[in-house]
Amino acid sequence: MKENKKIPPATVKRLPLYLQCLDQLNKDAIGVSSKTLADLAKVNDAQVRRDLSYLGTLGTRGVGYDIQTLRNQIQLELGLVEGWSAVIVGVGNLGSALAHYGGFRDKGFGIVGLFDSDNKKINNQVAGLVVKPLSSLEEYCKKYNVAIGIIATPSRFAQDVADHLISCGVRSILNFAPVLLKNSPEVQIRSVDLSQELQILSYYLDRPVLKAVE
Amino acid sequence: MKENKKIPPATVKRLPLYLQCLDQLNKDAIGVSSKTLADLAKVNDAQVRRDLSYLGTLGTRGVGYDIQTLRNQIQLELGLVEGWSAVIVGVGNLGSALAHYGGFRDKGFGIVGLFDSDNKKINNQVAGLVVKPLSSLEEYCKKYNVAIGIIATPSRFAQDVADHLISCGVRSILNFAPVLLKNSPEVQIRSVDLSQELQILSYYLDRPVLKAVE
DNA sequence: GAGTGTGAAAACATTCACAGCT
DNA sequence: AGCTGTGAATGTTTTCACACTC
Repeated sequence: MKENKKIPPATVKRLPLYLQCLDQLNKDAIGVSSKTLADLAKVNDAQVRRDLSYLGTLGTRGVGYDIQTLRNQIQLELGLVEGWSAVIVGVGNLGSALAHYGGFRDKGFGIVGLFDSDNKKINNQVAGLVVKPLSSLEEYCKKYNVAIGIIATPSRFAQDVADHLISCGVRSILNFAPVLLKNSPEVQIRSVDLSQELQILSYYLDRPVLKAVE
Repeated sequence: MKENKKIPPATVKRLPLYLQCLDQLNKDAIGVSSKTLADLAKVNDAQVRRDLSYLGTLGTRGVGYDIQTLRNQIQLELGLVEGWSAVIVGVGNLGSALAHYGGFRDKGFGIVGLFDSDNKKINNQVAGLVVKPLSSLEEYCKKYNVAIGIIATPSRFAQDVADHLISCGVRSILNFAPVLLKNSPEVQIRSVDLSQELQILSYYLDRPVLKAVE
């Protein structure tokens, strides 16, 4: 029943993008062609077809793809229907931004807890949640079976927080602190460094028209 | 004098990472080997040597790389020594987080203005800057020769803001709104979608040890 | 006719393995 | 002996181009 072939990393990275393209489509459209999707996502149309073919035979020759089917299959494949729980550690500006960010809930992630080490922030309400001390992290992780930890603390705390999350059984971490976390193979760590993005932009800045890295 | 060979996109994406690794090195270390850097960056050591070889012949056989030389060359290549000016549009939680984020200044970017359309925010002081109305965007862009616009507004405003920035002569945009911006070839747009990162993590979540995409 | 799915080709990226320098 | 720089091998990703289906 379930497709068991491994999806290439390059394709996995584009699936969320396709999902976003689908959202941006006319609300009452039913079908979409690889060309239309490709233009929105700014990739080649053969790319779109190849990527989607990893999810099974979803299209209809001569017609295109059914939008709803496509959305469902991508969500299924990415594991967005499992309803993963996540916690955010660090409730500064960035943590608050993430807590308010509707995109997480829309995509099936439930933020079930906000944590901070600063006593002044504890018990504050942010985005409908009460900020808790780190000492209650373990209890939350067990209670809600938290799968994902989001780190939005200052750099110097990030490694300790990561270790703490891992010790609470969290096996997946999204790190926004600009620091390299030590990682063991059984824990997935993705880091987003906001200034690295700017540095990459910078390389393409002075030069004439150059294809950007995605 | 200047190396004119084009650097592969995959390498450009790793250069900021190497820069970060260098920062994380022992302060009084002078030299570093490709193996040490590779371990920090979690890549293959041949990868490091190949990447660095695009910047010229920087190492010494049998010895390694001089840290200071390496740092200088990477910064030069990425264009981090040009002192680009940037503005942030949208001073909500995310915009404030970005404004406070020291990493930009450290890496050579100067945030010269914060803009918002919300009258309640205008004239607020954030990270040492006064929030200005969008009507003064053009004046700032001319005055400071702004090269980069950072968009941290809600999605529905992002396209208008992008158009506005472009009309002010900004040719490079870093977009944090989860929306696909129309782009003309003469403008570089990089989008960071915080929820897309989480979705990619999600794919690797249920499965056993799998190599993550970088 | 329109648009998918996919072999085959081309382009790109990574890794091996080793000659060559210090 | 130690470590770089790089040809050659391998692996991955993208793109072409067309048989095939609706």
